[in-house]
Parts: sequence; structure tokens; C-alpha cells
Amino acid sequence: MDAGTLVGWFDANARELPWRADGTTPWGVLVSEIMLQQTPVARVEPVWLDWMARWPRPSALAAVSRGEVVRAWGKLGYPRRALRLHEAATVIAAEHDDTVPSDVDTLLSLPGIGAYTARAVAAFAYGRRAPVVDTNVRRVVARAVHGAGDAGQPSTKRDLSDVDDLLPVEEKLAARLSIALMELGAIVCTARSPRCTMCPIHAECAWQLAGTPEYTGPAKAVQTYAGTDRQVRGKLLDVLRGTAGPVPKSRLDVVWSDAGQREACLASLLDDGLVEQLADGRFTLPGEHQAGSPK
DNA sequence: AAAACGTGGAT
DNA sequence: TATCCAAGTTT
Repeated sequence: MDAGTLVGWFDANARELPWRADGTTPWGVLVSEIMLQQTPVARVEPVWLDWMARWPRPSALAAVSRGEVVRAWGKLGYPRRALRLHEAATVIAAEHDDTVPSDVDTLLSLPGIGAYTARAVAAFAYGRRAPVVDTNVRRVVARAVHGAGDAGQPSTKRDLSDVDDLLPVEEKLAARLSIALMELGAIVCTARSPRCTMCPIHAECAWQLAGTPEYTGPAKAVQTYAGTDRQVRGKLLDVLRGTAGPVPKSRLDVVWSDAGQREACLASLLDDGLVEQLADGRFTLPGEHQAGSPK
């Protein structure tokens, strides 16, 4: 597929997202990428704006308590991401001169940054040539290149190789193609009702040429939520997020009737460092109060 | 390498 | 109302 076609389409049709504005720092890009993991753009936007206003550099985030970070994370979900971002900021401030690394291997060494995020930061923040593979890109490649209805099981090695094959040699153009592929998957080549008539590569799409066959691979695992520990942890944490100060255990006991599951979830939150218990027995978000001194 | 890990809007 | 799904990472 022609990089110029897709990049031209991107330039004319890309959404104006705050982290794409001129002047966005690599730190801003990193924050957006972490927040966007498994979380829709619309929910990230307001939180990102608030976050960047409060903590415009990694060192600013590193300077506040974990609890403050978890509170600001709000209801984006998967709050361990907030903790890992806080850790990553601490490392960046202390070991990288407060500058987000531009090299994929260094990025991969930071907590919360995996195969996707490392390359997204390298490409979007630094204009590097890096195969950026997320769920959107996997779907675009499955259709446009392989002629399948949807992507099969992820395979980091093969997925990276597939996309690497599409990228031109020239760095800046490759980086632009990477973000164009993602955007195409996000707004045109979507999971449910792809807008194929608006697609810039409609004529050369292998899926179109094959007659848009149905997806035939293994069924995707359906993710349940109701009744899971995930739900219980969410309810417990929501009590602490919604309260300024420490709360007695009785406040947490009312969110879930199954005491065994409730206790296990509270223990796991303490273990994760998302919740802290004070000397007087009350619970708080971590680091917002003196753990050793009552009241 | 499968499973855990939040949340809420859209269909 | 129920299911799907959203810029993944970690263990």
C-alpha cells in the first residue's frame, strides 16, 4: 500500500485531539498513550488536559503522592496504570534528565510501557520509524493486507513484522504512516461497521478484493465483568476516590456483600499499592496521610 | 501463554 | 437489557 495515499488522507481527515496539537511534548504523548490503553478517546481528553496542566513535566508528577495520582486518574479504569505512570515519571526525572527517552529499548524498560506504547512514543513524539501495532492497526492489516474480516490472535513478533513491512525507509514518512494506519482503524476501518466507501485504500484492500468475507478465526474471549474481583476492586477504590480523608473499614464493607471476596479484593488493592491502611486502622489512597500517625 | 486488570458509551 | 468494544501490560 502506498504510504503517500494514507498520509495524505490522514493530513486531511485526522481528528484534532489535544495531544496532537503543536507543541505537545513527548511527556504529553506518553501520558496520552498510557491513558488510551483500553480506554476510549472521549473519556481520556478531559483527564489528559487536567493532568498536563498540573504536571507538565515528569518531575512534577514524580513529586506528588501516589494517592494524588490515583485520584486524578479518576474513573479512566485500570488504575494500576496511574501507579506505573507515576513510577515511570520518577525514573525519567531521576535517570533521564526529566526527558522521555526516544529509543524503543529504553522506553520498554519503563513500567507500564510495552511493545505498543514504546513504539507509539518513538514514532509520534520523536518521528522515529517504528512499527506501531495496536488493535486498530492489527485490524487494518488483517483486512487490507491479509484479506480477512478481522485480526486473529495477537502475535507480537508477527504483528510487528507485518507492519514493519509496510513502513517506508524514510523516518518521518514512516512515522506519519504509523499514525495514519491507527487513525484509519479508529475512524474508518472500524470493528463493527467499517466505512469502506470513505476508505482511501478501498480499491487496493485485500478484504474488498476477496469480497469482504466474514471473520473465520477463533472466537474472541468474551470479557465478563459483573461479579468479578475487578468490579469489587472498582467499588472499593471508588469509595476512597470519592472521600477527602481516611475512611473506617465500615465504609468499605457496605460496597459488596460477599465478605470473603471483599476482603480478598481489599488485600489485593493494598498489595498493589492502590490503597493504604493507617496505624489507626482506617483506609486511604496511598501517601495522602501519615501512615504511621493516627488522625 | 492464558488470565487478570476498570469503566461506560454504543448498538 | 445484554453484549460488544476501546491507542495494552503484566504475571
